[in-house]
Amino acid sequence: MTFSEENYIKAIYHLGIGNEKMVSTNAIAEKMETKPSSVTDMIKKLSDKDLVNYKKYQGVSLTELGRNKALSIIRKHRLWEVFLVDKLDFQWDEVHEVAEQLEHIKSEKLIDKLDTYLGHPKLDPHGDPIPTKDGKFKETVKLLLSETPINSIGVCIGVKDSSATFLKFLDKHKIALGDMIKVLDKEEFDGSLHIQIKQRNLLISEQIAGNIFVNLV
Amino acid sequence: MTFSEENYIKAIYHLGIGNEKMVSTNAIAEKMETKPSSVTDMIKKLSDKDLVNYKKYQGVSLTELGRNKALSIIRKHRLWEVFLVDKLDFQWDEVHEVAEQLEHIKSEKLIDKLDTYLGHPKLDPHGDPIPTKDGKFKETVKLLLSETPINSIGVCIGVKDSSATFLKFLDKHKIALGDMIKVLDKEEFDGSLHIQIKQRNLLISEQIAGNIFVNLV
DNA sequence: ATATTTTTTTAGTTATATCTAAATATGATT
DNA sequence: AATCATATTTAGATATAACTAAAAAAATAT
Repeated sequence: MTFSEENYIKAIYHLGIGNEKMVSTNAIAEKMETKPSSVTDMIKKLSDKDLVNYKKYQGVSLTELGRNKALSIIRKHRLWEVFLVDKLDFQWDEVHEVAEQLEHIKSEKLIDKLDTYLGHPKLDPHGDPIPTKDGKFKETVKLLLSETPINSIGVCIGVKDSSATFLKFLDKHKIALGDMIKVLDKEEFDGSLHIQIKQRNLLISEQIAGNIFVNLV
Repeated sequence: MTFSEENYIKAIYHLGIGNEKMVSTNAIAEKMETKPSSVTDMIKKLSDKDLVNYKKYQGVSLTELGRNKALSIIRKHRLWEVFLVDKLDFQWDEVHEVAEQLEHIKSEKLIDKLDTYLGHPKLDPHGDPIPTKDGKFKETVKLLLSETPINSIGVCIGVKDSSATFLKFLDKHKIALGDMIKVLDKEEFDGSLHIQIKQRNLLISEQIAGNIFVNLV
């Protein structure tokens, strides 16, 4: 598979949210930042290779083979993201572009060893689940801390606002990626949240809570 | 620069041993496993981009710009090799193919951080020097242990025979990559070498010594 | 039900990187 | 110096992946 084919398969996967949903030519064109006519050409090739189901004017969906390929690429992408953040000290918001390139490296041994080296992570730095080698992964519920029900516990998996100011705020209050956060109470008055993090109790504004993503556990 | 252009620049560098030596079209074709006519086409493009000096029928050499590009690619290749061996536990002889892909990843930040992460290594797993960011590197004298003069000291940087049997032998006698080896004496009779390694004295056959590469220090 | 708009496809073109076959230049041999 | 062999280049063709412009199908509106 060429880089281009892999990128199309990935785009179709994301647009169809994995399942068998039909994806339109225009939607793919927009996502790939290309023209619909180019998409039609590529779809035909992918169809010849049995990676997508295609009937003229009816949109496309991934075949079983296509879905597996997509998951394999997504696995690689997310493992590399973990590597960049955990080992090379990249910021969460800097990794995407580089991972877009690394995901196309072809070596099963490499990705197996990388997975082991990273300790078989389940989530990438943005809190998205990493498929296993055989294409399975736990769908997680990712939501904003401000939307998290009282008494539930979430793992901090990312931010919406990644400005230096906000990151500095988080650093100051020792809120970091991977931290367990329990929502204790919500103020009626202004939506402020009482949270528990690392045995500490903290009161944060609704605006702060609205910029922190968590995975429910 | 495309992958293909980068591979040509690298091939020309290696064939010209870095310096201004003229490299023939046929030599490049052989190294790249392609046809001379394809090489001519590519050379013209590289010449237009000021990466090579080219006069019809006279061969090519790298320009200053081309040389810098070549060194940058080689730097990336060798740093990735170190990563694969040191961090991911690849064998010395398994890394080349994967590094051939990784060397084309475009991100200066990535390679800087990788370099730091690896501790700014000077040599790759095969004992070849890693150029610095500004394109400088120490040329080292790489030779077989069997050819190393008496009383000189070398760092073990690779093996000629990478069979399981031989690697097992090295393991058993605790001879590893990076070890300092001093040649104490050579037996007239059969060429056996008395060596000193990690405060231990060892007698190894000429055949063993002929399969270990060292860098003189 | 027909007309209009939108979506999708087809047909023809371009750029990259390759190839084969033919032509031309260089270097070696007589 | 002319001939031959080798090396190199040119010309023309192919596959990939993109594009534009025009045609055709589907969806929407009148």
